[in-house]
Amino acid sequence: MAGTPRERARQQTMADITRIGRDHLATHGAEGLSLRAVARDLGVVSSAIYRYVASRDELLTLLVVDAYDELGDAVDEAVRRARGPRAELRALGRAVRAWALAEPSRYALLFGTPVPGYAAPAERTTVPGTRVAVALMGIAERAWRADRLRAPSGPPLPRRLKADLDVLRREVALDVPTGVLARGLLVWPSLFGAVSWEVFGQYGAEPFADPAVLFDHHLEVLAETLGVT
Amino acid sequence: MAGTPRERARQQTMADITRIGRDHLATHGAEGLSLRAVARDLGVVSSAIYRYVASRDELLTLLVVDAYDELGDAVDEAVRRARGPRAELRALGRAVRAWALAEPSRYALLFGTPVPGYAAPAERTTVPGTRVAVALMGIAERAWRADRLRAPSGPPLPRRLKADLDVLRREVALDVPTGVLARGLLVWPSLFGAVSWEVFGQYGAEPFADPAVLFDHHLEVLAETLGVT
DNA sequence: TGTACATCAGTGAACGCGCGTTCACTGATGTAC
DNA sequence: TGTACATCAGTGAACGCGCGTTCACTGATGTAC
Repeated sequence: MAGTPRERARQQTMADITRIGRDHLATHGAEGLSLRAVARDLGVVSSAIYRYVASRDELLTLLVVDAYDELGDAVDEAVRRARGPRAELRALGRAVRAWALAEPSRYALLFGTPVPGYAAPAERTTVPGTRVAVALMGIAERAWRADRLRAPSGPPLPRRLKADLDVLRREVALDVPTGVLARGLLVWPSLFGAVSWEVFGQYGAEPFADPAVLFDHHLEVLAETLGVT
Repeated sequence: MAGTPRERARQQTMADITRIGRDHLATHGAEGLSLRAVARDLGVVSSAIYRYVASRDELLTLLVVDAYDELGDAVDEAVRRARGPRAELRALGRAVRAWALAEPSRYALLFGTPVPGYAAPAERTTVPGTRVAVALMGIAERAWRADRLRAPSGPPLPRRLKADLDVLRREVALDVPTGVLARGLLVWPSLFGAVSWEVFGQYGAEPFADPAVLFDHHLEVLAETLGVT
């Protein structure tokens, strides 16, 4: 927080706007997010908000990046504390689930229905938006290097798919067999599918005494799918 | 379409409302769905719509049930045409993906972010809403009876989870080992996770020359997870 | 250290918009005798 | 077959609401000399 008093005040107001936007997201969802309401909570007349954000879409982008970063931080920290590939995967999965359950509306903003009429600008969201995938493939890569990753069995990769994946593997400089990358690209949405099922209530009303136990079991199965030991 | 002319006219109008609602869903998303707009397209004054639906929420319910049923029909038909458990699973997955890509907004209504402030009435949506899960477990059950389902290997079920699943297995009168039910409860959201990833653009911008090939590969891996041969 | 000017935050009014829902009503269609 | 009545579809006006965004403005804070 360096700079002149005016700069500091501005940064503070920006932080307030983000915080208030988060709260509105939590209570009214992405569609219900309105600049006027945020201005109201900020204690300022509705037009004043335009000193800070150019439009409603820009506020959305701010909140998207903010949410991706918070999730990414939580995941990275959890993985960092774990020892061994399987424990790392477990930590990653649990961190995603915990964050999603704690912040269902922000989770929905990132992984639910795209907001109609809003397209997140790729240059601002791609990097934070892929942090979990990067962390996941990082686990696989470290496991592979430590010889704790089984080579994938089962169906071989179709040639066209292998070509695509080889390109991707090179782009992200990933040191795992292509088949492992393919598995990772399934485990990634599968993990979020399981989390979404719980957060969005797709399992039905109160089906499990302790949903965390089911989720942990699913994580173990996903660990097998990925091949980490 | 029996009944008096008046009754037939009413049914026709209800069908028109559903169709128009579908179109609005497709173009504006669930949040953008408005009774006034539907009335406009129906060629009728805004208040007249209340002769047919009691509220905006009821229209949403109508569209939710309509969408679940169309998806359920597509899936059932696809599975019916397939021969053998693995082919059935492949058909189910492809049918879900095809419907989702053809009807992204209706897919989002069912499997994306819950609409804020709207709760689908369980008594009208539970049965159509579980048709895909029922179809999936039906595949597993037939495979099990035909001795074409491997018993799940890997991590054993925690006792508390097994108890929950045994209850569920009895409730739906399902003739498979509990471990298979657990696998099914992972494959189910995993399948939709993969579909959502594609429909909602989570893989990023144009990463694969042919996403169908990746999806098919994922289906084969999910077949392994479930254990069908 | 003081002054003139530029920058910036915030005000208040206004624009045009669409929404869900209610209400008293008109006129056409159906039904009972 | 005709008539009186009930049912129903649709009208048009109105309610109160919130929204995004623009614009000319006031007054405070910062900066250059």
